[in-house]
Amino acid sequence: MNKPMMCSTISHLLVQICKVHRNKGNQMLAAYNLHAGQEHFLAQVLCGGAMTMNELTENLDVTPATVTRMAERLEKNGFLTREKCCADQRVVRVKLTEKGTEAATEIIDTTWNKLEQQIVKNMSTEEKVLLRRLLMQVLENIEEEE
Amino acid sequence: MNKPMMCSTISHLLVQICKVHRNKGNQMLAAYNLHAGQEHFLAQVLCGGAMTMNELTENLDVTPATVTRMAERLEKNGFLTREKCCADQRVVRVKLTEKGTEAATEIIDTTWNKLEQQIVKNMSTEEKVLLRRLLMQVLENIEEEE
DNA sequence: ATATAATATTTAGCCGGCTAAATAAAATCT
DNA sequence: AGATTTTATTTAGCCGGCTAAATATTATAT
Repeated sequence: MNKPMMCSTISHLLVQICKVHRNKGNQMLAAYNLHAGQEHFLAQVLCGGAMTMNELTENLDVTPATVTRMAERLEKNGFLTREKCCADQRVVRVKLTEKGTEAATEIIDTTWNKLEQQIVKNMSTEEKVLLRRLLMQVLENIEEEE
Repeated sequence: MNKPMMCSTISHLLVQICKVHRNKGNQMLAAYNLHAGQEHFLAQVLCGGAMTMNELTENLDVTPATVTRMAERLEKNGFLTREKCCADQRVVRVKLTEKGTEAATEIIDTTWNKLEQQIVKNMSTEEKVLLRRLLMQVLENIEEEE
């Protein structure tokens, strides 16, 4: 029986990192009653103002279905409101509430940066640059067709 | 209004990569009627023989609850069987069926390696080594307490 | 003007992942 | 031996992510 050492593959490392990263995010965001991923949603609306669902699916690189349900939950918890556009009755616009604006702003300034710094802790500037470059390359590689 | 460029953070890159990586995995595994993550489960049992739930949660770095449900589904689809241990009636042992063994073996040899190669496509040996080292460092950094 | 196609969202359902609480069986303490 | 604690799994419920199909509304073609 062959014992492939898949624990040492880059695939495995990436999956592992992503999982821990998400869990860390969840821990940090629990204080705001938010889950990892939702902070991204809020940040996007904070930057873009009243955005449409469509714009959100593009900017978040996520399925329309996912955006709909996230918006649903964030609205239910008072972070934002949804309303149909007058001009085109198909499109729905999302706006942050005060609570949403506060949360998003605070999270970007604290939680977000804290996590980002923890990731590259004790790396030299060169290493950081290199890491980013390599990761961007990885992203390109797996985004290609076939 | 400040516009934090969070799209260029390493956090964001990691999340993005992970998502695309998982989708790619799903596409590739669809042929076996499996989903990303399940192939890891099968591979683990293939290597370890009849494993207990507990061993699986440790080796897969996943919650007991997750293991239970994955095993449930994999059993339902005929990839493995579950049975209680004689000696200790608490522990449940998982075994691959023929179908499971075949699928796992094939996936490791093909899908798995293909994806792994695609990730580091057009990288020099040095870059690959460096990437792995940096990723391991990232993992260590975020795994630490506080 | 009416039928058809394109666009924007939603709905339903499946997955992996997590937490918290419930079970059940073995080990330990008194 | 009987009560208590520890260990192994399961159950219930919540999240983000996806696909496929359903709606509804606007744009286009005939």
